[in-house]
Amino acid sequence: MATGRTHRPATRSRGIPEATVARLPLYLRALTALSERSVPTVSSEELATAAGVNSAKLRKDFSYLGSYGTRGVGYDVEYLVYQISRELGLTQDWPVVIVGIGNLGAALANYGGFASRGFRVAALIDADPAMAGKPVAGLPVRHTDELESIITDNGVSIGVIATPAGAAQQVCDRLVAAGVTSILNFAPTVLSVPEGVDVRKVDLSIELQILAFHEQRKAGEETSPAQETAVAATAQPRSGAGVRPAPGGRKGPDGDVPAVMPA
Amino acid sequence: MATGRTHRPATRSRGIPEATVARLPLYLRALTALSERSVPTVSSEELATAAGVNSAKLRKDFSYLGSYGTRGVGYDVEYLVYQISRELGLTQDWPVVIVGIGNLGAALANYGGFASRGFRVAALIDADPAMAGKPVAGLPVRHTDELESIITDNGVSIGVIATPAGAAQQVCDRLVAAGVTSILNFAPTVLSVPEGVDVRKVDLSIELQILAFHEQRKAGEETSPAQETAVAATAQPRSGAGVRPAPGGRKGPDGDVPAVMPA
DNA sequence: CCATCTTTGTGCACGCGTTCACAAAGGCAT
DNA sequence: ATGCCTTTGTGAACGCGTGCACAAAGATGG
Repeated sequence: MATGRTHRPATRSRGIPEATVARLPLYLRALTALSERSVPTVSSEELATAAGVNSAKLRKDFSYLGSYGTRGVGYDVEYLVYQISRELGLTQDWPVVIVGIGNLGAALANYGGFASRGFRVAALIDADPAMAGKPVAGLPVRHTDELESIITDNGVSIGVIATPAGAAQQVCDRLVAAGVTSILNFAPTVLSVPEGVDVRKVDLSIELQILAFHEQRKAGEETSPAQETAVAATAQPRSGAGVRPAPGGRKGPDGDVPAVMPA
Repeated sequence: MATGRTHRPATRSRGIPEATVARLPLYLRALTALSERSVPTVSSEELATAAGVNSAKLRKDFSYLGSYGTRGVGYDVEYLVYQISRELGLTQDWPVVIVGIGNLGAALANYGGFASRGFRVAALIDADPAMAGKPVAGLPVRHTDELESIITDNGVSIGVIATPAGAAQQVCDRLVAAGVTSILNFAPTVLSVPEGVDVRKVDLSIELQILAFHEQRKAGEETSPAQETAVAATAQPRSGAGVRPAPGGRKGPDGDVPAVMPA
């Protein structure tokens, strides 16, 4: 999923490759866990395993940030945590607004991973007047009318859209007009935004459909497209392809195309 | 490529690139919308715009499925809907289980995009005995003890994990042992699975961090290096609040409301 | 039946991302 | 110091995905 869009070739002169940026949070999480266990240093091999990636890839990723490792020893956990946090911009506080407080919006509002990672829910916004004032996750829901003032008053630059598909573009337009320049879209719609605004999209339906594709392939390799619900417990994966040396007989997810993408 | 081990360059005539597979649901959605408006045919240019991609890319994607278009005219909407649905395996019914009925799990259970796209929630499972029997989205929550029997009885091959990070691997192991071969993971953890099991992961925290990275770069392009203090280890707030999403806020007709978020 | 116009299908080139493999660098024991 | 061992950092090769540009295919009108 390259930046294949109305955007610059993503080759920012000072730029870290998009693929690397997408993995930094993964490393950060693994490092944070090590930090809490007071582990002083970690090798690329260990950290790579913890993050579920290849060690060579990890080293190359870190090489874009600078030379923070010590040969023969590994990486200093605390130092690396700081460097990555700084690189991702997590050393500052990012106020975000969540628009659309339905089941999903409420779930997002209750998500604990916000505060611990530099994000703060500035406000919850919903179009339903009946929701106004109602407390969700400790915050009173504000009505859509206040959207613009909330954005400007709090200096919000990141917005999360969790509305039905039909309302997404309209909400998006208002967010952008009010000054938001980064949007995380949960609505199953293609959003149009002006130049300079980043959009990432998360779509459950698409994820499931991709899984279904692979599942179908696994389940019925020779079977006709008839209905088949019974799943053999011992699915025999075709052995045609060369077997990759899997550590411990298990494989961590070594690659993945997120359902999110720049727009 | 949530499918790590699927290295099979161009062996099969069935070898559809992962990147293409990931876009098929996008095309399908756009086509479905056209179908509902009774549009008979559509050109690659129009469809590409609707799906938010490049027309050349779209044509190339379709070329992997076969030649379903008519030169000088375009593609037959209905026929293409069927072909893509079949390719994705959506012409059959996929029972799925959702494990971990917290805020997120409940949101997923209420997600309307399931049924309309070939998926059916076979059961909601939670480890909390207090939740057992409680209706969520019209289904009674089942206790974890029943996990194995539910999987086998319903022939479930796709599982959704919406538990806290700490429980994810254990749940994953049990799902796999019971016969599940595709997992959609919302917990912020790297899951280890045996060969042949597909895992896709959705992580809100990571998405936001990626946005923050770009946001920081946009903001700090002309601004002087802002003030910042090194934040050592971040305290991880354990989710304790028992606030749950209002069950009354049911979504409309069949509008999709995607959902996503790590525990 | 032929000319013209539209749109598909794809060969080709380019660039990003991944992986290999190894020299350089640093620690540590002797 | 010196030599050995470990691990980083990276040059280079390779493969995948993207986008261009155009010839082929089919519709349409005269």
